[in-house]
Amino acid sequence: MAELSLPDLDPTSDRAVFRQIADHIRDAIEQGSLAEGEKVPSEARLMQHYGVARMTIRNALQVLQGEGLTVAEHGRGVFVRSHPPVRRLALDRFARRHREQGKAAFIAETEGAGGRPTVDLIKITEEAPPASVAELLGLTATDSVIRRSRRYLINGQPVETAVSYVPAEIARGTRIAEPDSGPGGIYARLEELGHRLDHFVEEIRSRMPLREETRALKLAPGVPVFHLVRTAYTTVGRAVEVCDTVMSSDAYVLSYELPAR
Amino acid sequence: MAELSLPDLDPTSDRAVFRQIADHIRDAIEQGSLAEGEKVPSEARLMQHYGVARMTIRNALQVLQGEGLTVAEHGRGVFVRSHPPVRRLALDRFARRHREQGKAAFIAETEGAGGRPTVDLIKITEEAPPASVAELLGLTATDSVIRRSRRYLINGQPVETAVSYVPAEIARGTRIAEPDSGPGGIYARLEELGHRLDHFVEEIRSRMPLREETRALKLAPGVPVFHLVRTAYTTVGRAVEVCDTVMSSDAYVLSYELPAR
DNA sequence: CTCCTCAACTCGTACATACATGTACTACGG
DNA sequence: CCGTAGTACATGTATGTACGAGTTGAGGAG
Repeated sequence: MAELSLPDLDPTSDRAVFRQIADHIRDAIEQGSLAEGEKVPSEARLMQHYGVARMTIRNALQVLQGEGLTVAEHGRGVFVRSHPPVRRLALDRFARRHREQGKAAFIAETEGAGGRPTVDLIKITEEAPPASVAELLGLTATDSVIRRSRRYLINGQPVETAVSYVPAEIARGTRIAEPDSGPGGIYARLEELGHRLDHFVEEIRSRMPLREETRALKLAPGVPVFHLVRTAYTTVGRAVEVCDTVMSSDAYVLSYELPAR
Repeated sequence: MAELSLPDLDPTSDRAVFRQIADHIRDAIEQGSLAEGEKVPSEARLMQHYGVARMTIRNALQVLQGEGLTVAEHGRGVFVRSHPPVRRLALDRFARRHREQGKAAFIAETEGAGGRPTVDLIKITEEAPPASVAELLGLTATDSVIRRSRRYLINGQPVETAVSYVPAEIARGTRIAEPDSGPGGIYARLEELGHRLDHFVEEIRSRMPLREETRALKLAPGVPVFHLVRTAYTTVGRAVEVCDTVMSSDAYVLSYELPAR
């Protein structure tokens, strides 16, 4: 393998040395001279090449890691981050026809794309809803909800955590309050209970992950998350479920349709 | 002002010292003992409190900055990041009734929320479309497009950059190819030209900003961006515009509606 | 041939030091 | 009264050193 060639420092530049070095490596990545998954020259080699201290090199590498361009692996080296295949979430992903085939949205989609879907860490409790959820569901502080939290994985890799809230008045004693909510998922159960779903409203935020989220989703440093809150409304305009999900942003592309009228 | 009280280090812990320190400060922020905009104790004070070297303190602060929790200001100190008021992008934001009032989507929305909208850095060129855009518009490599790029600001703060592509065949010689596209924006012009808009499809990604984006949007470190690609379709199913926009993710919440059918 | 040990190389953590550069306030001179 | 120089303090950049800890592969023992 040919050795990666990097430019020399520009001593006339005002730009800090570690930034210049970061620029060089970034350019190499963007131009493809450093391909995905490839190893960035070691700190020792970069020190030698540029004739600077190790901290300067580490600062440069830190910049790139913060930009999500590289990941460091202890004892192995620094590598150009490779991006997993993205999942495209289409706007018909909660269409009734999918539920009627007995598949929950996630399972149907993942199998359709040839992946092996699993769900773990399922936890069900009955408790008072957080304020924001209570408001969306039109509940008061004294009402309680069934809270279903779980984690979704594709081929063993965690990609999404989700927490659903359904008014306890609706879900208590039904399969919604059990770990296996049955074919078609909880939306199918809600419809069986007479809550005919009309539409969902999704609110999307993007931010850096909290520490627990980094752990639960095994996120690389420098990867933001989508934070998506979906509320399910019935044909009579009642909110019957709020689903709060956090997704690794480099595993997803979200797709929506807007009316022009 | 009462001095912020931070715990001592746990010498029995396996956790690296700088991580423990980062944890302490993060906890203080999350519990509100350090409010938004408040100053984090200086590096010198933290060194004294914990009895560690400056590099250890700086590593801790770097962790928090990477999480988007703090910002450092040269010569002033490190501050808990304050979040700007968010703009909620609703699903009717491109409704025809807005255009008919002679306002482009951005202007109408911002004024509605009491902000002072401006647009700058308008640049218009005619060129060959990028491959992804050509595909969305159903063009070949030999076709050309009118490219309108601009930046949107609210109260002087940049919040979004956008690049629109319209087939040159449609836009050449019209007001779409001029800096001021007229009342109602380019969507109003497209409809006047007989391209009746039916719906838009938006694809949403989230990622860390590129260097130019950090500059153009004056982004704080640790803030990801939304990358949104919107394609406008007419009632006859033709794609007549692709708009590629990058938004500071902490200035926006996106909202969409999904059918349940 | 297989397994294990060990050396070499990698990044991680932490120390100490020095000077540069930006900010804010004070004190002095006009 | 105003402006400016100075000073204290803040973070930014860079050097050098030391040791810890994970990974890898070569080479020797069995």
